[in-house]
Parts: sequence; structure tokens; C-alpha cells
Amino acid sequence: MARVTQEHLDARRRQILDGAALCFARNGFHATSMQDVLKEVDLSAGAVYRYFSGKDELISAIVTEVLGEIREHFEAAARQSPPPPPDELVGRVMGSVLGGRSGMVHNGESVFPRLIIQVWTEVLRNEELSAVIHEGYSSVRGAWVKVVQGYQDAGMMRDDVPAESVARTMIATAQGFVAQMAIFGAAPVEVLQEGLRGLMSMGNPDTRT
Amino acid sequence: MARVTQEHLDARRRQILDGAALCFARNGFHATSMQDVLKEVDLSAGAVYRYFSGKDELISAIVTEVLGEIREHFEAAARQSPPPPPDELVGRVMGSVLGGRSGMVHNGESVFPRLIIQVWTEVLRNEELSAVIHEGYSSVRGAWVKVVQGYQDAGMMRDDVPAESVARTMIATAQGFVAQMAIFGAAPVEVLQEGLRGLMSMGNPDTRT
DNA sequence: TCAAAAAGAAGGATCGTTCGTTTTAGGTTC
DNA sequence: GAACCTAAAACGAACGATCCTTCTTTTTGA
Repeated sequence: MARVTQEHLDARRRQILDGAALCFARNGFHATSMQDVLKEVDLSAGAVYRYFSGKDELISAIVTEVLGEIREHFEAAARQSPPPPPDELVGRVMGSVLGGRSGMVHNGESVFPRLIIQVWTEVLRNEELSAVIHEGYSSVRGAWVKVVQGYQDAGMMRDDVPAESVARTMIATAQGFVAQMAIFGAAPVEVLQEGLRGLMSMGNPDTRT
Repeated sequence: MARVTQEHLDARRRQILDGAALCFARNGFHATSMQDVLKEVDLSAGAVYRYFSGKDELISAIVTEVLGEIREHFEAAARQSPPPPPDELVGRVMGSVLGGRSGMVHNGESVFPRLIIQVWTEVLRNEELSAVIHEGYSSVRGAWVKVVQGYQDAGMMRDDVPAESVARTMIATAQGFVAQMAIFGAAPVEVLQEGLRGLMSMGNPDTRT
């Protein structure tokens, strides 16, 4: 295929990214060989190396894309007006994160949770990717802090706890639920929402600061 | 050193496990070479292969040990009497999990959070280890469900949400906080506790089921 | 027809592991 | 108690396998 259209080139690149992401979600970045990826995308080495300079660039492209998607979903949820309560906020994020790559399924399970925890381990050993997730997280946290301050200003939440701590905790809830889905299999987002509503119903814990 | 004492053999095995765990926390299981481990523990290949039949067995031993420790910390916290509120419960788990391996530090950061998320990725590609984490999680969840039912029976929490959902959400909070510490660095456990107290103070969210 | 896309065999490097050798701790002998 | 002996612990060079990547050749589409 010579002198192909730009759409064809883009489609090839996406085909490689998707196939590689599937492999990486299954086996991790470094237990997956290039041969595994080549077999998955049904292309030769020469073809893949035309689109990516090497395995590292392929990994970086996937990690960056995943982090970008997640950041967007978190920030979109925080832009809701009026700011929804925590259970709805977290539920919306989880729904859009899991629904975003709805096509990517393996053994009946969404690939995304598995891919996300692989990404977490990869940012630990790559300064460039570490910077990406730091910046994204910082931005998301800022947006969610504002939502929490909205709760406090409206008298919906005690205001003697730092808004940042609450924002971090809500984000942690979503992250932990993703980890559970990756390890133990898919679960309805309602589980997480019910859990948050249960916690929210406990009332101001007396005089303990 | 021939005919050495059993204590020496045990110490050697532990030395290898700790050194390998440090390497794996830094770089992941499959981006860490045996040469890396040998250099870290300052032993030869022949020595290490006397204690472990191969890299896979070394990984399995570390993963199993980590999962066992975590399970014990979660179950010990649930055995508290009377059952503490969620913020104290989660705070106690985080404290003991992070304090347990207090000796293992790298660049001023506790190694354990990094090691834990590496473990999560490894159970995805090893059926044996998957069974271990499934069993441990099932047991922990059962213990925490009872605590939540205690909240509900005492009228501290609305009882129209499944206790299992709340238990899962509390566990997810701890898991997510571990992920945050691994990726973004250590943070006081108080952050997570404050966050939970903030959520708990929001009161019964009206008529939304 | 030809430039570009894809193919796929092969190279160089690194991996996990083995195995023949050396060193050592602790029991034995005088 | 000092010298010796021996089984085992540790060593480390080397092997085959596998990995990522390159590069020449073939195929393809405009």
C-alpha cells in the first residue's frame, strides 16, 4: 500500500495502539514482547516500526493517552453545574472512564482497569511519564477541591477539614475501585455510589477533630 | 560457610527477599533483571539459586508475603472492639501497613506502596497468585462487612445500602490512597482520615436511593 | 511506473539459568 | 587446642534462549 490516505495512516496507528494496549493490559508492559504485539495487531515488525520508533515510544504513547483520557473525565465531571454530591460525581467519572473505551474488551472484561494499574507502575520508572501524571493529577485535584469547597460553603459538609483532603479521598475512592475491578472483575458503579452514600449518612463524628 | 546455622540460612533468605523486593518496587518485576537483584543483595547467582529455584519463585514468594501482611493488617483492624468509625478503621490499617515494613525505605520514601501496586499487576498474569489475593480479599471483605453492619445496627449509618458496598468502598479508599502514595509520594494518614470525616459529615442525601 | 508501505529474516544485546570451581564453617582427630 | 577434613555454601564464567531492532527485499496503491 503505497501513497495511502492520511486516514489509512491514522487508522494503522490506532490499530497498533489498540492492539498493543490490549497486550499490555493482559501481561504488563515488560512481560509483553514486541512479537506478542506484532501477532496481536497482525503486522510485521517493519510496519510497526514505521509508526513508532520502538517499544518505549509505543508505551509512552499509550500511557500518555490513557492519562489524558482519565484527566479529561475527572475534569468534565467537576465542571458539572450545579456540582453534584460525591456519590454522583464519582459515579459519573467511573461511568465515563469505563464507557470511554467500551470497545476494548477481553474475556468479557473491560480492559481499561487493567491498563490503568499497569500505567501506574510505569510512571514509577519513567520521569517523563511521571511528570505527565503529576501535572494531570494536580489539575484534577484543583478542580475537585473547588467542588468540595462548594459543599462546605453551602453548609453541606463540615468546613473544619481541608478541602484538599476530601478531594484526595474522593479521588482515592475512584482509584481504589478501579484497582478492585482490575483484580476482581467488573462491578456495577452503583456499588461504589451506595458505599459513598452509606459513608455520607454517618453524620458529623462528634468532637473528634 | 558450610554447615551454617538455621538462623544464618533464614537471614540469607530474608536478605534476598528484601533486596529483591526493593528492586521490584523500584522497577517492577519484569523490568528488573536477576543481575539487578544479585547486585542489590551482593550475592552471586549460585547463592541466590540455592534459596530460590528461579525468578518466578522469588516473585511468588514476595507477592504472597506482601498479600499476607496486608490481609493481616486489614483483619486486625476489623477485630478492634468496639468497632471504630470508618476514619479510624482506615487510618489504623494504613498506619500499620506503612509501619510494618518501616525498615524498607528508598530515597526517603517507603517502598511498600510501590511494591503493592506492582503486586496488583502481577496477580493479573499468575493464576496461583490470583487465587491468593481473591481468597484474602474475600476474607477481609467479610470482616469489614460485619463492622459496617455494626454501624447500621447501631443507627450510625443508613441501613438501606448494602453493607458490602460500603465495605468495598472503604477498602477502595485505602487502596486508592496507597496508589497515590506510590505515585505522588508519602502523605500523612491524617489526609485520608480528614477526607473520610468530611464525607461522613454530609448527612443523609435526602430521597435519592 | 514508482514511491511508499509492509514484510520477515537476521544481528547484536541481554536475559535467566546452569554447573564446574573455590571458599568456608564447623566437626573430628591427635 | 591446633591442624585437618569435609560437606555445603558461594562464586562467576558461560550457555542457550529470547528480546528489540535493523535492513534488505517484496508488495501495493495511486
